[in-house]
Parts: sequence; structure tokens; C-alpha cells
Amino acid sequence: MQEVRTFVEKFVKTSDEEWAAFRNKLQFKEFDKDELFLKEGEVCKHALFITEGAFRFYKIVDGNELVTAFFFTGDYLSDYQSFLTQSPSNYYVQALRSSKVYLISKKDLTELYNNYPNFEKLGRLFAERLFLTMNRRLDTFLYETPEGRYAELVNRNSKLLQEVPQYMIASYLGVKPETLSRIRKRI
Amino acid sequence: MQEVRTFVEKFVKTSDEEWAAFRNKLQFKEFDKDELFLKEGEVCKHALFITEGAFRFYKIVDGNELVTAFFFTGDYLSDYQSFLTQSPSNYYVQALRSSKVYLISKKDLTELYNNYPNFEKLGRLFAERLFLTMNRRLDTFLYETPEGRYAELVNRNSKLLQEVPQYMIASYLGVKPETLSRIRKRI
DNA sequence: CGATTTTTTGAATCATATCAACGTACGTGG
DNA sequence: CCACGTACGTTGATATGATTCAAAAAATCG
Repeated sequence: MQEVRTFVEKFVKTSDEEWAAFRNKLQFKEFDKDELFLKEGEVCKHALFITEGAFRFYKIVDGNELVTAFFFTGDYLSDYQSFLTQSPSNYYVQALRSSKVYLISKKDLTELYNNYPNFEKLGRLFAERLFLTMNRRLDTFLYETPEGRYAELVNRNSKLLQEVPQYMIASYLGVKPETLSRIRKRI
Repeated sequence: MQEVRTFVEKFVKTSDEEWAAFRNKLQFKEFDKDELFLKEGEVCKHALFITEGAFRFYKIVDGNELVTAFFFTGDYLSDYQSFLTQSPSNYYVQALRSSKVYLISKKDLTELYNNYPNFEKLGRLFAERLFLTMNRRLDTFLYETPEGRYAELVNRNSKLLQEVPQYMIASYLGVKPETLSRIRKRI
């Protein structure tokens, strides 16, 4: 659980009392490889912190899987679209390998927001960070070619390339597996 | 100024005292058509609420303008990327016609966040909303064809089509003006 | 009205998608 | 431990859709 506190402390300093309130809400869970955290159509009621493991977001369009995000050890994730609005998710969220996580429910998190200004602030900082991440990802689609996106991925996140099959990376980059294969040959 | 309060009240209920603190920070400003609120390379130090007018975000890549966003009367805007991180902006933000706005500085807003939990919450809700907007826009690039994006724009935001020249809309949709012209002919 | 900007149209070009086939790696059961 | 099956990756040929370049038509502005 210490790793969760370390993560939180990157955003706000928490007193021991605050942390006690927070940790109290955390629930440990393990996922098997390929197990789903969330299904399309379900409402996402939890956020989770990955102690060890890897997850992906994907949706199914015309029978094809389209991958939209990856998360790894040390990341915090939720389907925010669904989590924030409490509306049905458009995504599947799946463990890519067996994983250990701590869950916190929307209800408990909202309670923490309301009872501790410090956690309200945490919520703001999370949301701002999410926005920045999204913004950057959108930029790569607007301003970069598939080749540029791949190059950027190699620089920023080469860990990802080792952990994830190439056809998922292709999908994440918005191209077909054949195309990614050709991009790689060109380099 | 009432319209700003109305806007804020959509997110949090404010007491008269809180509102007094908020309004105190607002600064009125008018923009001429084509005047810039922000230049590439500048740090965005303000957010603004549009009382009357229209703005666009764009960047210049290889000598071409790429439009990334539009905002109209009743919208709240900032270059959040730059505003949140206080790093140089990648964008130009320009009035599309003469406009009236209320400004609030990053410094003052941060102060409000720190002094009033209610405004901290406002900040969270803003950021969450921003994220949702970004998320949807990214989705349209990932899952829709240019034709689909145009169709969605027509449904959601037909006002935009009347206010904005077509070549800017093309850029916003990620296609060349010639292509948008052809898409429109097909429909 | 004339000048400039914006939109449309046409033809050639380029990049990715698609379809199909082949190669390779991996792991499971015999 | 081998053999086979399945999933993954590569390669080639063709198709599709947007871009590019050029020019004409239409709309806007002084």
C-alpha cells in the first residue's frame, strides 16, 4: 500500500489522518491474464492503482478491436468517461497479464473529496493531468504521421513495446498491423 | 458579469461572499476581430469567459495553420496546456470577431482554489469537463472518417458552421479545404 | 464595381487499407 | 521431447481515399 501513498504524495502532501482515511477505502484485488476489469455497457464504479501488472483499454468497432490506452505498474487508471459521468462505458478494460491492484470506489472517492479539501485538490490535479495526457495524445493524431507517432512511442515508452504485442500497438497508433510492420522495416 | 456567475453556478453553488471574492478577480476586456489573446511561445496566464464573441485556437506547422478548437459566447476558455503547466504555449488564440470577455489570472484563480474549497471543487469540475471534451474529440479522430466527423459537427454544433469559414472547419476536422468541399458535395 | 479571399473542380500522386499468402514463434498434448 | 495447431508477424499486389497542384468560379469587402 505504501506505493499508493507515494503516488498520492506526488500530488498533495497528506497528513497521517488523511492517509488513514484514504487507505481505509482501498481494496486489494488480483486479476488473471485477460480478465476484464470493465466491460462495454457497464458503469465504471472504481478507479484503480496498479501495484504490479498491465492493462489495456479497447473497444470493438465492426468486429475489430481498437486499442486506446495502456497502463502499467505504478499507474492509476479508470474509465474516466464512465467513472465521472456514471454512464455506460464504451470500453473493455483488460489485464494483459496477471496483475495486482488497489481499488477505490467512486462513492468513497467522492466522500474523500467532500470531507478533505486536500483530496478535493487531489481530484483536481488528477483531472488536470488526465486532460494533459489526452491533449498530448490528440496532438499526435492531429500533427503527426503514423511513422512519427511510432517514433515518439519508441522514445517515450519503449517499455510498452516489449510488453505488448505489435498488433495492439498498431491499433493504438491508429494503423493496421501490416502498416506498422512496414513502418518498422523502413526504420 | 451576471452571466459569469450563472456559468459558475452550473458547477458549484456559491455564497454571496464567495462570489464577491470571485468577481473581484475578474477583469473586463474587449478584443478586436483577429486580435490575439495568446501567441505561440507565450505562457498563458489567464483564463477567460466569453460574454460575446468567438475565438479559435490554431498552430502553425510547416507554414500551414492547423485549427484545433473554437469557442463562442458563453464558453470558458484557456490554453490549459500552457495555463496549467505555465510553460510556453504551442498555440495562437485569436478572436474571430470583435469580442467581450472577462479575464481571470492563474495567480488569482490559484488563490481562490486555496482559500475556498468550493472553488477547488470548481477547478476539479472544470478539469473533468475539459477531459471529457478532449476525450470525445479524440474519439472522433480514432473512430470516425472525415465524413463522419463532419456529419457529427453538423448535428452537434451547426452554429459553428455559420460563424466560421469553411477552410477553418476543414482544418479542425483534419482535412484539406478541397476535401471538405468534396465531402459536402457528396451529402 | 474591382480586388482579394474563399470555395469548387479536375487530374495526378501518395500513403494506408485491404486481401491473400507465407513465415515464424510459442505452447500444449501426445 | 517432438509435432502440431494457433496466434502473430511479414510480404506482395491491388484498391481506396485524401493530398497536391493548378485553375476557375463564387463570395466578400472596401
